[in-house]
Amino acid sequence: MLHRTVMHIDMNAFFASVEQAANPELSGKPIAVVGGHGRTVITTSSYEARAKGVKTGMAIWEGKRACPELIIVVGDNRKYTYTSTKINEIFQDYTPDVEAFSIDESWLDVTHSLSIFGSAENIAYLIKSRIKHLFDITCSIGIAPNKLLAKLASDMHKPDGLTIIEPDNVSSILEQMPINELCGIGKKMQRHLNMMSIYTCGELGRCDEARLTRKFGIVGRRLKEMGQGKDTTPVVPFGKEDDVKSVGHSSTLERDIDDPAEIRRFLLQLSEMVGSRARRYNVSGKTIHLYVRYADFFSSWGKQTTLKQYINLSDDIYRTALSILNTVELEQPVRLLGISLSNLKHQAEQLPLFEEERRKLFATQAMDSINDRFGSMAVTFGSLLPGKEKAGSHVIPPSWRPEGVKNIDVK
DNA sequence: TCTGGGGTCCTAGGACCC
DNA sequence: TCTGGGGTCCTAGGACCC
Repeated sequence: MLHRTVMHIDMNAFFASVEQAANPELSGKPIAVVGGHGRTVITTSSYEARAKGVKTGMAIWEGKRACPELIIVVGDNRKYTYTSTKINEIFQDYTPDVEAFSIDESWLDVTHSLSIFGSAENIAYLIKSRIKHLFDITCSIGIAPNKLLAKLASDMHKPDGLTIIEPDNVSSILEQMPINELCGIGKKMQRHLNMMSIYTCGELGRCDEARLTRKFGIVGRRLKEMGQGKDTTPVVPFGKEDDVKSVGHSSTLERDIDDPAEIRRFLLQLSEMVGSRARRYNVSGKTIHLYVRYADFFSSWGKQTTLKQYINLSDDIYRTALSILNTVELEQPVRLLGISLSNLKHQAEQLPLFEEERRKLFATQAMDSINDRFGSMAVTFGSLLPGKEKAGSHVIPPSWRPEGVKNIDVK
């Protein structure tokens, strides 16, 4: 069989680029996009800011220390989701096989489009120019025989790069490539491999498989393949992905709290966010996981419980999370609380038998639809109103997918 | 006056059933 | 009564990605 041609497209400094395109006063300047107020970190910074040493994950004050003229911009989800959706629509003009890896990265399998558009390189230039023209954003594109290598390639030239890895060049490119450049090899794995005197992909690819499986188990074999640039995972197009497996929300409080009533109020708020999203996805779950991080940042715990029945009503989630919390003696004030719902199943849409249950469901649906239109916490339970804390996450998580991408999705 | 949030996958050990 | 093994479900925790 002929080899595949896979493209990986990575929007450069996506959130920051969108903000700069939307506001000319920001263009050419060092800016950092942050997720709301309070205790937050830099989500993305412009290339001007990166040149001064500003990095993703820095606290605002750290960013300002590195670059005093840094402009802080509070992120606006809707701008990014809108732009990302439009960009993914552009990709669809060149192949139906488009997989969104995150809000700013997609893979395209263009194997069957080459005869129509001439070459992958040509498709890349067309895509680049359309995105630049419509949104004033640049992207880096990698073209290779598989997803692993395409992603590696898109990382090789930034910003606005185009890198092609031909099948014949794979081994020469990988020979000196540090292993941590591969998607899937993080800090810990790198350290383990380094201790085995493996530093480059070339070395990893030549390593004795048994030696790798002894150390890493089932992952060992995959590691060797990665070192050789082998990857057979398909580009999974929109609508064909696996169902979502968990729905969760967590949030760092604006200040550490130890008042039980405040903690409960926050828990209710999180339950409402998890529940409303689960209901929009039309899933319910029977495992509830509660996560607590203490004031010292380093100590934390998580506890989960599995129920006999599936739930997705905020109130049920809240009660379950609270019962978990009640089994624990808190050791410190709380910095972060999180709830997630897993063990999910699709919920058949059916009306409850009893009037009271039906009313509860209708009220819930009405609230969901308002939240959908006006933002996640526009309407909520009365007991939340006196609270000062806000649990709303202001920045779209990277796991976000364009509209209609997941099997389970809104509408 | 530090250090976000949303996911997936994998492993290990224990309970329980056949 | 004693023995082993497989399978499934559960909890807890870690690594990785954006």
